[in-house]
Amino acid sequence: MSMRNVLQLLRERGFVQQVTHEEELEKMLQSETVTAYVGFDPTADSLHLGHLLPLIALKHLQEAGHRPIVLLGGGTAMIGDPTGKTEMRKLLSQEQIAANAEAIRRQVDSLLGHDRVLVLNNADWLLPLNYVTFLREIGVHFSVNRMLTAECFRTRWERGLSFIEFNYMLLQAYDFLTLYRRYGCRLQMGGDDQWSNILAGADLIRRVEGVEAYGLTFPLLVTSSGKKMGKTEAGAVWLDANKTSPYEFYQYWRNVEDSDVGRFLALYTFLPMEEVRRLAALPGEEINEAKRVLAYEVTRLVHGKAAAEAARDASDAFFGGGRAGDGAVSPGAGAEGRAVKRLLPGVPTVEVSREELARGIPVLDLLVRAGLVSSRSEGRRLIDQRGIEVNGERVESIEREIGMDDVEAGLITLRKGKKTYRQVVVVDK
RNA sequence: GGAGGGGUUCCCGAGUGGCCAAAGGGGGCAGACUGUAAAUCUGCUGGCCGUCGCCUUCGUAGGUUCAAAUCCUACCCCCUCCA
Repeated sequence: MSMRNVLQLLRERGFVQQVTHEEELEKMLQSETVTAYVGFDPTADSLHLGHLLPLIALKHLQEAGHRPIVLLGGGTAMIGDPTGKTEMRKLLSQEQIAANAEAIRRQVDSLLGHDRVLVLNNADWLLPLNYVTFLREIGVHFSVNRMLTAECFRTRWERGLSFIEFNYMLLQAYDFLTLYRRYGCRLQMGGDDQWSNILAGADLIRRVEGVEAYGLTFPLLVTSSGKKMGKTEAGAVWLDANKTSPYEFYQYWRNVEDSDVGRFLALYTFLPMEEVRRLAALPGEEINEAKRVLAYEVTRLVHGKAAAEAARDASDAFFGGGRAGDGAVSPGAGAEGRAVKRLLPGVPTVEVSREELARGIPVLDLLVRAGLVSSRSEGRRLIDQRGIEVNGERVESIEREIGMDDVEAGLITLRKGKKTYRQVVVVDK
């Protein structure tokens, strides 16, 4: 791999929000193997979309010949990062954190592989720290006055900031220092909200080691309509297939707003920029082709080729694919009301026994069992509002019973609104 | 530690004895229009129920009352000012 200009590449693809010492960093990236890190606090047992961007940035660095470090914050998660939060998060137990870190480590492994990658856990050096020693060695270098002016504590002025959280910045700075000392790491990247924390680390390295360290932040992504990237009504979009199925994951990307497609293709796929620009420029309805590529590519990155293809097939089967020939979109190709007569992998499924069906199951019961509605009342409302379909036919009455007559090729397709599907599989037992 | 203000349904926020499952807004869901987009318009938005209706909810626990989110008591938590 050549040391081509990665910083340039990252800039072109939209990764760069702020950088320290731009020219120097650029020079360094072109002349030597740079060790760079991003950190994730294991506050959940899976990464979500918000973590994907830093990982992809690391992958670009890796491909350019540099050495990525993913730092799992097993130690910092014990404290809780106050940045951007309105109030203090409840503290997790050490066991919980360790288990989360393990799960996340596996995800990182599958994304970055093992080529020159280091996955570390700051619990290793943070937990054994001695308070007084730490204060004397690290604490002396921090000015409270200056910390108070840091943007990252601003949001907490109103509701108050506890002392434990106030220390988070020191620990993160200490991480950077430790990674420099042990691995020669001189670049830390992170979301733009991490800017002050990153600077604190770079400053610390300069003071203590007399060496310049660098920081780079990514833009905090919001969709064109201002929603936080990777959040849906239902919560975060997870990378864990058990928490967000590959099909749902694919759908998330397939449904981005027109105006976001280009930006996301550049950030979340590895397609060459000419291709990104071409796709993003597709006029009108044809933009759907670009969304299809986006969804497929990101799903493949996270869940692998097979899962991505399955998700795409399922999506095409439900919605008609939306294209004809080489990229052109056939008008009216949507499969509104179409019943899909084969089991689509990745689509959430429920099993129902043959006997039960023979007896007949009230729609409401089936909807609840399929997890399509969270309560029977919700089901009633939806049916009243003509939002439920069984095998492509609108359910007109809440009295409707589902029986063997509704089974086609061993399954029943339930649909809520336009986009939410469940498949019911008939089983003998 | 002292003084004052406050905790309402997913969020913000009205409500100060019955007309309150609780105004309004946001968000969300559904429908129409579309391109599985955006914008717009309409409806819905605690649970159970075919209807009547029933049950649970207004920081927590008790109490007063025919009747409480609304009154009383204690407790917990938050904010502001003072120390």
